[in-house]
Amino acid sequence: MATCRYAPIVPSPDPAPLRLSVDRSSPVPLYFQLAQQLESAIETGGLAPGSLLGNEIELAGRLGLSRPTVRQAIQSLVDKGLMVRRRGVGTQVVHSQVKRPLELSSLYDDLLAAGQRPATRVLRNSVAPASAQAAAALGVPEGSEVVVVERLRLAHGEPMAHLTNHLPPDLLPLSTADLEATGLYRLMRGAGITLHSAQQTVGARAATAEEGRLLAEPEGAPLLTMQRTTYDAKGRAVEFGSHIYRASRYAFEFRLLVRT
Amino acid sequence: MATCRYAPIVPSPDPAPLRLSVDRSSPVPLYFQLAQQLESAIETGGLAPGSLLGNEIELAGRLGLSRPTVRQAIQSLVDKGLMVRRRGVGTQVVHSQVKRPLELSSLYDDLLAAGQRPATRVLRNSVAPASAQAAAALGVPEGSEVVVVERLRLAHGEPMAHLTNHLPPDLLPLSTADLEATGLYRLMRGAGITLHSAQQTVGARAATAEEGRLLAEPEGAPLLTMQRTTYDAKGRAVEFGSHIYRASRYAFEFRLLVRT
DNA sequence: GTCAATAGTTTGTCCGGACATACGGACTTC
DNA sequence: GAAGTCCGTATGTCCGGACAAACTATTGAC
Repeated sequence: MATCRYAPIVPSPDPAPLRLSVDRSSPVPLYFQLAQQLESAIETGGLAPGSLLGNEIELAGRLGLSRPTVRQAIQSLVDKGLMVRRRGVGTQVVHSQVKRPLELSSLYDDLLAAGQRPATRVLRNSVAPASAQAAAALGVPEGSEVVVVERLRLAHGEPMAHLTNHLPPDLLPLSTADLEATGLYRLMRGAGITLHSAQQTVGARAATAEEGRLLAEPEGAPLLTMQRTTYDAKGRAVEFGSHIYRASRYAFEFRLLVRT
Repeated sequence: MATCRYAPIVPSPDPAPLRLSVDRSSPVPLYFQLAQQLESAIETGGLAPGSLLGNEIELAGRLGLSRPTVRQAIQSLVDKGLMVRRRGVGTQVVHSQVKRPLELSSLYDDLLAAGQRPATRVLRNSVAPASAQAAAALGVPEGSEVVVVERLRLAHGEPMAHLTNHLPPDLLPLSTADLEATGLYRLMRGAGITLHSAQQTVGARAATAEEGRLLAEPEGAPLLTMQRTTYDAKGRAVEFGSHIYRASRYAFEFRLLVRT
């Protein structure tokens, strides 16, 4: 019968021909240097998908490092989902078609990376009493003053999305000129705010007449909606956004890693 | 003037009254025991948000553990986004309203967790030639045979989503009875398949007449669409799904952590 | 009174070793 | 020929220590 087994065994034709080295005089941590080299080796194909990485002890000896340091480097790649370790077997490269896990990025940067020539039209940049929803997300009293920014995001001159953001007052100064020149997250990072995590809700609904007019879609057209609350390293909510995207032009793409 | 600083200093009124202990006779790793206790202390409020965890060396001494072990426990919580460490300052609990980061779960389990009494109607469970899209996602030749499963997911008797899944042949036997009793991911895990990561695309579009009939929505109603390719630990694609959800009944909620 | 140098605290990085545990293959046995 | 057993190998866990770097707060000088 000879039923074809599913990806039976990878003989690992390449024992370990890749050249690794670390620079002890560099301020960059050794484990990080090694992790970067391994990652680039995976990206360029120097480390074939499915191939086994030599065992940790031998690798450590070859590089003049201790095993904990080598483990720390490998662990960081495992956490990124690039490698898998199995006890008694070894560490091997995951062969995935996945590009890179999307990070917490702004629509502006996403469009820029896609070569889409983004532009922004600021419709509103003012201080107003917080709505119930915005107040709850930001953890401030309802009706207290927050910064409200409303923007229309364009790509190649065509509207892509309508973005409404609420920020705590006194977080950072936001000039309309800055907002038209770059993304909000970039401005926040530039102001010394370290973005840490975000809670997102993605849904869909039909466009109202007003929304349709803004986005050049007919009334009732399907829209992709996203609400996002962003937190900094201390857990403070630094931004709450309520956005709508033209479903005909935009979709969210992201990657999920299973926590082990 | 006394301009109110934004969250100036947290005096940490509670030095360390929480009771921690480890059981060295347990097969559960020590760092994991400690991490679990800290996590539950955070959840129950025993560790207040923003409070400082005592320094690592003192904590290690108090528990009779070494510093690397304590660090490993704390690091796992930092990776989960529950804590933040700052050199020269200490480790503190992030105060976020966030419940828990969504894992790679099936709609069935999500509904079950929400107390929604899910049900499944299997519309199709057969072997068919792979479409171009499914073949590309699964990494098999176009037109080769794959398992195709089509299901309607109900909650409280009302349709919620229409799920179409493509799986490699010979991956696992799928009986219609099993599919109606539980979720696909649960069946795969039960068959010894370790789910590792998934690539997802979420968008929206208007319902066709046929889709509207299945989901009890009018033609043209907004639908949330998701396409997901799931990979196992070795990087094999084990499932490709193309799903549509009633936007009026369902939204995706997830959390993003910034990789540092 | 304001600013700079300094001391102390805490995490970050790194080392070398030890034993436990799981996996896979080879061998033996039935 | 098929099942169970043993053993080598590689990662998992844990220890104890050392120095470096970053942050805070105090002290000192101008």
